[in-house]
Amino acid sequence: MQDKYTPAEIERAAQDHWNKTAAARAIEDTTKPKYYCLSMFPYPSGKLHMGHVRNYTIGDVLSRFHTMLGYNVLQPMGWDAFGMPAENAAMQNNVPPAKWTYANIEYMKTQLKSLGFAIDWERELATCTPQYYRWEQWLFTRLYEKGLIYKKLGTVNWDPVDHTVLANEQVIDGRGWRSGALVEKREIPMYYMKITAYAEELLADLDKLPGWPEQVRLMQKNWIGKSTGVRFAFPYELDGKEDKLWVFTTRADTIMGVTFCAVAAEHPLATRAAQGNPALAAFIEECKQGGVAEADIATMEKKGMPTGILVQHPLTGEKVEVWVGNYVLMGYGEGAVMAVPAHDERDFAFAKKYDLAIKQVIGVEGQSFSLDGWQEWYADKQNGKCTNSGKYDGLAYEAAIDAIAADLAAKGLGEKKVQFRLRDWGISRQRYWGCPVPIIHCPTCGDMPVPDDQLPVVLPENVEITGAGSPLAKMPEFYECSCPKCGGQAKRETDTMDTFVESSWYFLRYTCPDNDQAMVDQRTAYWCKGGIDQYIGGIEHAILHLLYSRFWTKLMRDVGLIDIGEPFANLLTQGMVVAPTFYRDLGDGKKQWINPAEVDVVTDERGRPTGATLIADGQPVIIGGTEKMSKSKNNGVDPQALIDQYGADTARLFIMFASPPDQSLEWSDAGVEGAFRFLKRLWKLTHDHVAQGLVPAFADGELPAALKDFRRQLHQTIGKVADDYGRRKQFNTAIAAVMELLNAFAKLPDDATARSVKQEALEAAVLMLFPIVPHVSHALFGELRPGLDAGQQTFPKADASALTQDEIELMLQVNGKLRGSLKVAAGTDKASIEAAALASEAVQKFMEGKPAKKIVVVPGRLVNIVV
RNA sequence: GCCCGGAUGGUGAAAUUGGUAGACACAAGGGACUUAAAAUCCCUCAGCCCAACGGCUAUGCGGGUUCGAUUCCCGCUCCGGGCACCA
Repeated sequence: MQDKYTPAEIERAAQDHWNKTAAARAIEDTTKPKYYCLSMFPYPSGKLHMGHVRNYTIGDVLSRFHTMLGYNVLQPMGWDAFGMPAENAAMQNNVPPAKWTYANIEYMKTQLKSLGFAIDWERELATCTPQYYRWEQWLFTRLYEKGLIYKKLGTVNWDPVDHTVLANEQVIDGRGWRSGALVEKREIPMYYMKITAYAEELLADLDKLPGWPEQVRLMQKNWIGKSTGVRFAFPYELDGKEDKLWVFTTRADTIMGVTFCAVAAEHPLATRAAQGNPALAAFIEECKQGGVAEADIATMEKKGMPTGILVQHPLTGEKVEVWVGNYVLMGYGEGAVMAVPAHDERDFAFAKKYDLAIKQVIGVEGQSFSLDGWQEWYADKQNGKCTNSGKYDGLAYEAAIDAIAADLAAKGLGEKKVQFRLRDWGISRQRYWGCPVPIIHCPTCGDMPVPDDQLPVVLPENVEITGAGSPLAKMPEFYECSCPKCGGQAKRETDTMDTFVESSWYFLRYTCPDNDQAMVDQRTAYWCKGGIDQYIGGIEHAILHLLYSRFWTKLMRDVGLIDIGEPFANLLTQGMVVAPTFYRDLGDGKKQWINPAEVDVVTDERGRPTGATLIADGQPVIIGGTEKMSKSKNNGVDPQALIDQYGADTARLFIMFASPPDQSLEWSDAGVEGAFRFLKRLWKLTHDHVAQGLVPAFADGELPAALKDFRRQLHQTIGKVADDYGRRKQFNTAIAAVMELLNAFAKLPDDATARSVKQEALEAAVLMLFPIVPHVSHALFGELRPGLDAGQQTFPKADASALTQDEIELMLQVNGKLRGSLKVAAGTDKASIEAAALASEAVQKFMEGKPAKKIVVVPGRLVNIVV
């Protein structure tokens, strides 16, 4: 055995061995329990970043651990290959998106391979290949025929200078990121998936996911946002015609306090009122400025203008004025809201600003109402009662809503209604690098889904990207076609699909990537039975990706393709790897983001950053926030330098040791040295043992006290590591436990009995570490047990007989403060413990002669004496 | 703005069900080995007070429940994630 730890050499040898033996190949086998371990596939942005290393190391640890437990493990990998960055790169570097994407895939694949993950590469897929997206198009046509995909107007960010639709990310402070022009909202026809038809099931099934973090289930629940309220109407007469203004409220108990209504700028009443009212028309135009992102709309200044249109209060008949409000969204609910300034914060601010009436209709006894502030008294559903509300006075929340809803229903002006916050999923994108929407527009027959025998609609790959609209719309050879029904001249849809569509079902396709006859097959049923056993990915996907995947799984079930309703049985949401951001202002709100690796940070004596300079030119750069590593903020750290210098095992060990997986990790490479040192130490301990000759591992017999204690620690460690890997999924403490074990190991003597225990300990330690640092473990196990393959071993089992303990140490407290400790024989009864505790010197001293009022004995832990 | 998290030594963190706060590491300081350096090994290492024994304080801030709170409850502050076209 060589005496030096040489990671490059041993990692190459181990990977060669695994390749030769096809160790990671997953074959369906009904004689073993299956374990499908899935990590979120990467977007091929160019290089791996630390978040990838973290994600895939967690997946690999769980995969290898379950292999050692006897499971038939599938760990696949693929590429979320469609998306915007490829188009941006195309514009910047004049390279076609396909070429850029495939080159990135090739490079990142070599990086992944160098990390030694037990991935079955035979199942690799990329979503930008027709072999993949043809099935997505095929399912699209089925769903379209079922009415689960439909067309309606949707609002997008429009850049009036570049004449293109912008993603929310491309709108910065209300301006287009390239042109700098003020962005406008524009309504265009788009295809929508009817996710709201599944709202009830998506909500209810959250309770069937005990393997998901509570946090994620709660976020999804709130996102779906089921609420019961009242949909009702304000009747009005305009241009000689009677009509109704519909609104929805969860606060029907405050309906008597309505002093005005507000409608969206795009609402028909607003449009009508703007005729002959240039000021209002101008305001409506102003409302169209800015992006569509909810965060922007919710934080912007609330503005409004009266329409002059009066509607009738449905219960009192009083006239209520309709305003246009920039905070009311057309795409949400009815596009109109009632306003009760006395009991709603936003309505109150609006009423104060425009000097509108405020009418208190909820009161709490003993508290007075003031026009200086709004009162959330409804939250007090016990004591908040209707007041100034005529016949409803004195009614509490629920009774008031029931009475009011009944009266509205009697007048035919409203009813109770369940409403969801969840909106249908708009999947049309006016972009090139995506899966073409398989629709043909025929002037005679209308929108026709592309027939099966014409699928896939292949995305042409040699295009020029200009940034102004989709290249597909300028390619007659793409869009010119004939109607599948009447054969007449027709036009192919040039929009592509949201890339979330591809990522909503890729995990099913891993089971049968080679099937060119069907989307899924019986292998899908094998691997996905009961759901994917473990899914691992960033917490930032807690809502959108995970909700869409759940939705698609239900769609595919209802089309009869699969028989599961939930895709992921267990979910581990890893915390983000975050890093500081640095930038320079280029003016016009544009920023040049600079990678942390190119920056020198100056800190004060307390370690706080005071400034930063670009290494290349020595000039200052601005320190931004600490954010998730991303392409757009250029704050990703390339793990390659780490791998090159220390090897894959050190990189894997370090990132798993740095913090528990669900916690966010602020990147710093301080501490890498320590991980490397540990592996060197493990190597040396093994080398020194092997150099003295191998011995059979200790099996049973009597041991001196020191060795008995060590052996107890060994088997406690085995139990803890297995629990940390399997149940807790907390790898940093598993590593710490093995480190402690080896610290104790290093102090053991070298006699024959000790050496047999050392053999046992080293074999176990190396196997316990195998899931995290497989290369070095492979090499070391081969030395400890010549001819055996570490990857074929079962995980060590704790020996119960080694765990018994004769003496237990109890902590002694007086009034909850630690005052000493007490050693007692295992199994000592409570009374004896109490007596021994009271007799102890430390306790006597702090009782100061006062009698014990109470004695609390926590078995195996402590004694607390209250005086 | 709304929804979800987080905050513990100089640093990353541990404390699994309310029971020894700071395991395991990093950095730092001291020592051994060495001509020297690197590597390695050993020691110290939350703060304050004390010659020492020991004591007091301390888990973002302010309250509460409890014999006992990093852990549970209420109210804040700051930081991060998501907000439907970044993925």
